[in-house]
Amino acid sequence: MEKKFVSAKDVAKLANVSQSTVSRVFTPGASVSEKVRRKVLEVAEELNYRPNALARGLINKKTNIVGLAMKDIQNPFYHEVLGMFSMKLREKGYNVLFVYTKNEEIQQEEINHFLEYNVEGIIITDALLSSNVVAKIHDNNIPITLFNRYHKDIPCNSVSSDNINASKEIASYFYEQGYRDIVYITGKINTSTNKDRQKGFIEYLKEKKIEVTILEGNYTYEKSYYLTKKMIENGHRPEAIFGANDITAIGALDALREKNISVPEETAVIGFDNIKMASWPSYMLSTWVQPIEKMVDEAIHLLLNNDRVNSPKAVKLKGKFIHRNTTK
Amino acid sequence: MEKKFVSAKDVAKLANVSQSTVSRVFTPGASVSEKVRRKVLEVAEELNYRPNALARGLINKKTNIVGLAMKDIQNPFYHEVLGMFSMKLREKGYNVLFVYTKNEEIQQEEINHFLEYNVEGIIITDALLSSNVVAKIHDNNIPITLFNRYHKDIPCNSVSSDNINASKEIASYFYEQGYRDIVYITGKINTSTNKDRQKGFIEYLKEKKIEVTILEGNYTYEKSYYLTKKMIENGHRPEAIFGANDITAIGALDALREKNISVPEETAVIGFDNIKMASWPSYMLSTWVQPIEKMVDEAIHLLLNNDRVNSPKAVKLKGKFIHRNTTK
DNA sequence: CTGAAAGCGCTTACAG
DNA sequence: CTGAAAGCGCTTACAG
Repeated sequence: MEKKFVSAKDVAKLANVSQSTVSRVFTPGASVSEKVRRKVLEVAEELNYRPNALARGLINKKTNIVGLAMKDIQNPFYHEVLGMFSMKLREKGYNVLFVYTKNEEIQQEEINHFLEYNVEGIIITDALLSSNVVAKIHDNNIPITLFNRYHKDIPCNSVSSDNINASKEIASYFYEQGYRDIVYITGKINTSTNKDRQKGFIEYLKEKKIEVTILEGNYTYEKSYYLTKKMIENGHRPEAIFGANDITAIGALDALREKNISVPEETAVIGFDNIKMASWPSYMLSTWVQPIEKMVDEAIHLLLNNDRVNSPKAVKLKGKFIHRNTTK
Repeated sequence: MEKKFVSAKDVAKLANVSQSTVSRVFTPGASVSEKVRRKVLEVAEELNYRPNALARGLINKKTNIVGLAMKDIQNPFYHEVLGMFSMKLREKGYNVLFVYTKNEEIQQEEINHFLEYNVEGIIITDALLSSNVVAKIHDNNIPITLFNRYHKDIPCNSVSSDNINASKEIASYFYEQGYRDIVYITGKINTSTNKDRQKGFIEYLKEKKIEVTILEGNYTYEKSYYLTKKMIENGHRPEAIFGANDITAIGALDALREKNISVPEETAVIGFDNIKMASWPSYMLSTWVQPIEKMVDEAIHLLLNNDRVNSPKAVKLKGKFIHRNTTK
């Protein structure tokens, strides 16, 4: 099936100007007389002409495309993040080339297309890249920003919450409440988010001579639910539980509920992320608010403005605790 | 900042062949001697060369890009759908240009970029287009497929569940159980999904002389939760509730739980979608399974193979009921 | 099988 | 302010 595109040449002919002039009309800042501009715009409208972004990208080496790779996960947090990126990038005139991946570490072939389309930057959310993949991308002079992840051996920009201090504050809150039997349900143990949350939490309490019980989860509801249930069945009813993210905390909450343990009276629960579900009336989960909007803004800013490849920056933003019904 | 791309010319020089030959090596089916092919591939690898997709798209009028627009909604169902589309399209060599939208009816400007990048097709999920926007897109000979929505006045392909028959089956199930006091909590009332689910459900029961109580929701948890709670506080404790989607059913479920109404003994609940949450141990929601994978396959097939603009098809696929703990 | 050349739809010096 | 021309990185008839 033959496609027929309306090109600048067609518009030029009908408007009695050169093709260059048509191009200028659609190039912000180029000088065209007001009269000619109006005429061209009129004809363009009539013909339903729109400059071909591919041709433009070819010339300008400016495609206005950003690649975004996101890991398959049940956490709605990333859904909100994706929406935010799409809206914010659009406001700035960028388009999102999207890839869903199943791997914790993004594979070269999954983002080869990003390179072929000459994206102007790559955002990786909830996943990592091996450093030689990073090197290849940087060879092409394409900046990368990791969102909500970082890794000391991977030389690219990153934006995340200040997880260590956040979890210290949570630990401190529990401590002030007088809790001494405290549980941390981990996320995926090899992720930077989990490592930092765990670290801050445990370290703070260690200083207070409190040893935290660690339950190894994986950021899913199911795992957390079963871990909590089993713990209770084994006779352990902690005074407080910190879940590595909201989904984890909610899994614990449901297990407690099923075992008729009253929250927050017998056991207090705190999550992390502040996903929409956390404020559902049946949960009203106390949690740590990640400043999504700021994080996204910062990620985009870094990606588009930071002196690309050479001096990666790791930005950490502060969130805040929000008290709902699962803490006293 | 100057970007330096490796082009076919660079490879050609180093491999001692013409640029045309390099191109042929990367064009499936073009004839190149095995010896030359190996040589070129070797040099390409060394230089980290990759054909420029923009230039290719410009020549071929084949960009391998599909535009996907999705409405901002809290329903995780669409998250799963998005992932499925991304994976399936990638398998077929297509890339996804993604746009998040807040509007029930997609605006022209939100998808202008799709046109500028010459996408080969557009998928609209959980939203609609006005028919004159459709006309403009079809003028460019770009096919559209609506996913999980359709509208008789909008001449484009669509893929959805057979919602009418699905909800008839659900109605029939309730009827067979002997329930006579039955509630339907609607989704957004102007969506085709809701209209059909409501229609099938009510019609079936009307034939049996049963009048269904309609609660007007909007596909959100919160709305459904409050509606159900209020209903109970008003003294109405139905025998069965059908929620227009899982989120809706879960909202109702939580309200029932809070009011200490036992499910399914006093009130049975059925949802629609079979999102991951429906199988969480605390819900174990009985629901209607939408055959996501088949729906996505079919949507892609229609988009890429159906005789474009002229004869739009509306495909409806059958799902199945899955019995969990919220029905007897 | 392979190379030279035209052309896809643009942008942008260069003249005028 | 405007046009003719070169060129972005490719593909693909056309010859050989």
